[in-house]
Amino acid sequence: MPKTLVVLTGPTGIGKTSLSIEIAQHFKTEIVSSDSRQIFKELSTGTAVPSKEELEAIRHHLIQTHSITENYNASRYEHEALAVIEKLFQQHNVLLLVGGSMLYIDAVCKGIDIMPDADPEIRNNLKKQLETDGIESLRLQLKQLDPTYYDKVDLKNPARIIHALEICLMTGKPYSSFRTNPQKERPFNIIKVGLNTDREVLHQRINRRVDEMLKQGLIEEARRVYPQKHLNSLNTVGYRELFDWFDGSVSKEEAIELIKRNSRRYARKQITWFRRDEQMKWFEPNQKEEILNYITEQIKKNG
RNA sequence: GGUGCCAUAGCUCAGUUGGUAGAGCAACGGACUGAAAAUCCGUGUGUCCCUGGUUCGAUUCCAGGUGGCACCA
Repeated sequence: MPKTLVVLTGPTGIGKTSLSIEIAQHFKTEIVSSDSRQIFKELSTGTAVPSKEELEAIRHHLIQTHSITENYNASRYEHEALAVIEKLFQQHNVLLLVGGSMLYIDAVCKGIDIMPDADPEIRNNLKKQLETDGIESLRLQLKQLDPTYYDKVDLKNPARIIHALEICLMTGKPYSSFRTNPQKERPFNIIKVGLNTDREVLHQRINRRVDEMLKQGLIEEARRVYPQKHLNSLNTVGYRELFDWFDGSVSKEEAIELIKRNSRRYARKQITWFRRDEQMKWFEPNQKEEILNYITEQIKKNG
């Protein structure tokens, strides 16, 4: 029997979690999370991790398994997720991958290139260089060390340039030499299901969910991790806006509005990313039966 | 009921000495392989309230209407 990974994704707030429980129950299987923030154990309310009941109903993996102090990234996720998936496929023919982290999903489905993890010191030095000498000095350095990537990269995007440079500096080889885009073969079939709905409805859901998070204690949660606000893992919608309020640079009301706005923008960015995925089959979040039929049909076809 | 002020983008408002208009915010589109809830790029989306009048030409001037606000009764 061929193994099937069902990817359930869509913008933040669309209702992936509750639907995923029902789908998992239908196939009597388990859920692997592909959420770059739910993976942190210090965060729960602001990342909308599944409820206690949901976690008891269906076994979840890669949720709240790491600390915000770890340098987590898409490559680590790829390896950990594949290990979990391989293990679970020993007991199940169908598995659910649920989440909205675009790059993490791609890492599992397509794989990403092998290259070293960034050295924090080198990255910090490059950040300082950006601050003191400006982006032009980074560009010049990249042009020397990796002219191929220089021609391709968005030269206005410091994060991209810094990453390329840190790989060049660490390995002595051009960053582009690592970018072979392998499209790794996976030993399982993949079915992609995307959830989306009318934009205005989605915005209402997002706004309401933010209010709900505040009632559930988001502010207290943010206060607890506030001392570590510089961590990349806390450069996260819902937390950084509250940190700004704690710092006194915005009012509480402004911070809440900004959380809503940034959540809406994040949702738009997710939709943009997923739209170009031709394997994605789109549904409204209330089309449970249609989705179950689609998945069953695809499994039959592949079998 | 009377008088005055206002009506322009989703919102708050500029503006056009008459030649069909632009800021902020919001919104929308896109890029993306070890920071990805990150990082970066791009885009005005408009019956200028309605109906007439004057004019070569009205969002702009005039009249009436409608709606809102303020004050007076």
